[in-house]
Amino acid sequence: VRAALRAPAPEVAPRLLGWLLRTTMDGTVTSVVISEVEAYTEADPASHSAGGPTVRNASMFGPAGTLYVYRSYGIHWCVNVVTGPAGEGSAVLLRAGVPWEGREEMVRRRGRVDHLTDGPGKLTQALGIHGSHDGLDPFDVGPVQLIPGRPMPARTTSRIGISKARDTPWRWVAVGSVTSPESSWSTDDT
DNA sequence: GAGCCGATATTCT
DNA sequence: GAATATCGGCTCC
Repeated sequence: VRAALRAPAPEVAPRLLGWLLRTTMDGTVTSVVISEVEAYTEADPASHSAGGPTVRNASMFGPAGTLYVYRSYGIHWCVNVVTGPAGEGSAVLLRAGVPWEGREEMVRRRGRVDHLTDGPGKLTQALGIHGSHDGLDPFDVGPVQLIPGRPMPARTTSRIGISKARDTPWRWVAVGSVTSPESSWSTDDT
């Protein structure tokens, strides 16, 4: 499984669509089927790793699979899955998912019943992911787990929310409609 | 639906 | 001091 993440970020990104991201907090399980991702590499001027390792992005240079969680706009948390060999700062940002397990808990954490996981900051809030999960291994026993799913059809788009390298088409959105992580589907977002 | 704006941690100038 | 891998509430179609 981990070997599938050792490839370059733009190659790994679409593979993550359809995978399950699951958290267990105080015995409460919540999960989403990943439906939107974005790739970032060290050579990419829009990437946090572009300027080399810093205190904040250190985990982005860890081994493939490592979780890189950072604070965005001082308010939200965003989660990435590190790709490539250790020492290389590339990762895939998990932008959105479809609520799977523990929907009620997500509603409680989000304080609303709609738009639960259709954005990177919303996704982490719904799943209870935050700074203390930075650097964790989601394939080891722990609060955050990454579970492979069935490959899903995706459409490629340019990235959003950034000002540099905007035209690089490194954003993937799952296409279809979800019934289970084992079937095929997709978009509850734009 | 689109567009504006404020909240605010971390990094860089 | 400015920019940022965002969100939610607001206005105005």
